[in-house]
Amino acid sequence: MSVVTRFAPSPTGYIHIGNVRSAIYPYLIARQKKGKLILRIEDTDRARYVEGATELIEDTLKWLGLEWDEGPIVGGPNAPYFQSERKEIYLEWAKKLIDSGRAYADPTPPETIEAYRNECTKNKTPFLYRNFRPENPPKWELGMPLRFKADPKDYKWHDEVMGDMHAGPEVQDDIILIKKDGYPTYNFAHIVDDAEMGVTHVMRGVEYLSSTPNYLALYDALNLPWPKFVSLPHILAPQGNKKLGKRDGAKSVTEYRDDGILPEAMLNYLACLGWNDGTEQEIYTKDELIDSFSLDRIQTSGARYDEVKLLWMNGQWLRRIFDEQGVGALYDRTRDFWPEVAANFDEDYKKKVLSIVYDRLKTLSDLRSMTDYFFKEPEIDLDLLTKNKFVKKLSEAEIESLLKESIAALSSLSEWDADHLQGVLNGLLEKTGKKPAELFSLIRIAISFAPFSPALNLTMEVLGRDKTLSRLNAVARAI
RNA sequence: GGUCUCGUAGUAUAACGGUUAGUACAUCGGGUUUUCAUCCCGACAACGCGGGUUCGACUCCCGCCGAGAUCACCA
Repeated sequence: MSVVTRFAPSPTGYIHIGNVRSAIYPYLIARQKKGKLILRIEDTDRARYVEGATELIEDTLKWLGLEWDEGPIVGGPNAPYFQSERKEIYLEWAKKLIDSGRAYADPTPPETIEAYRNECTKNKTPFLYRNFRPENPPKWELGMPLRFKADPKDYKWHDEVMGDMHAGPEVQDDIILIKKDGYPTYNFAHIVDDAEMGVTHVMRGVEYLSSTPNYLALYDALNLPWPKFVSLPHILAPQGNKKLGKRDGAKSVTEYRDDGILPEAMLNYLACLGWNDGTEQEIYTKDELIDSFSLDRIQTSGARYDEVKLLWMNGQWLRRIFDEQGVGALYDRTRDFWPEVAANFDEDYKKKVLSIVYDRLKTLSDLRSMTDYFFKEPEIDLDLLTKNKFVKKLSEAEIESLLKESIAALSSLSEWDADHLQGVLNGLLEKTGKKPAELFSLIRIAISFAPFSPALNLTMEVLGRDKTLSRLNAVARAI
């Protein structure tokens, strides 16, 4: 039997790191088993519907490289993929239940139900609607809530992550199938859709674990086979033990994209949060994840989201792309991340800059703050010089003469490249008798006025003879 | 309150009855002719508690404690 998984978000806003994992795992398992991933939009709650949310979801999935085989945009044999467009289908299935006596119209006003519920909480007993089931419900018609008629019993089932499960009758109730507004509830719609679409693995957050017995009863009443259940533990917020949500400031996945996180790193980090293959590998490509992923190694407990590790992983990916695919490949990812002043510089120059700064980037957006001085004349800030822990050991006169000697030596250099520059630098060291820390700090600051920068010879090579010398001269004059 | 789930260093995890409890991030120290970073080396740091079972328990069983989920005409 071929595997069909699905990601079924409701369009109520952006996707954040707390909930993308329920897209990643279904994707991985679908690809590994050469099956299908369906994207289905669960938009039956009109009150919570957010305009544009579907597009946001699609963007997120595309950015992460999680292509879906059926769903919005791509279509498929089970269209439509928006639940709001499938009302007739749910009605048809609901009729079967009514005909077999397993569903009935609920005439109880919400206030009355609320009163029942309050009474139960007061008595510290669980509230079960079926205990208040009306004896002679009216004939159901659109505009009334339709309830399932539960036939509570013991259920045993297997969860691919949590293991063997069982539940007694006490958790099964007459759940609402169709709401007053004619839309189905999640509880009913997802079962119908999963069955119609041939979904084999129902993968979702653990919060659905406790309602599974109700679903089981529904599958049975509908004469449908049970799919495989896969409960995904929560991702926990950095503080506390609650699942990560928007309230905790969970950023949208696309926000990370805009902050310069690579999709490879994001996917890698998220996939490995709460899952591992038993080896000590940390960095996985998408293909490697597809190969080694397995449901039974998904963690059963929640995992805390750790942005620091994400950042580390992003750095690993940045370097990996540079090392394996070259500057060009990394440069292609950086287009939106250069400082504004870089706009007028050509690609070649920016590639050179990139190739000497890339190994100190944590995110692509670090480029903005780290590379200014390659594109505009730095403001001379003598404090930076005099307060530097090495340069401050030198007197003003020494600084002036060191600068002059450096200018003289560099001016006469014919081959302006990293190797020859290093040669000059070494000669200067010997001639002046200064420590590298003193001389190099001085020159470094004089040409960049940045808190840190790449190796001196590389910086000078990229900057070029003219800029290097004119900056040194400017500082010499300013002293 | 009922039901269910979970519990290894600060964090993410390995171990599937016998190891000095491994790895990664973080932290701290050191090295690579300046800085920042990379890279390399090193250090610190964990089996929630209590009972069993066993020659031997992180691993199996029970109890406790702690944390979480759920009990909507939300998904």
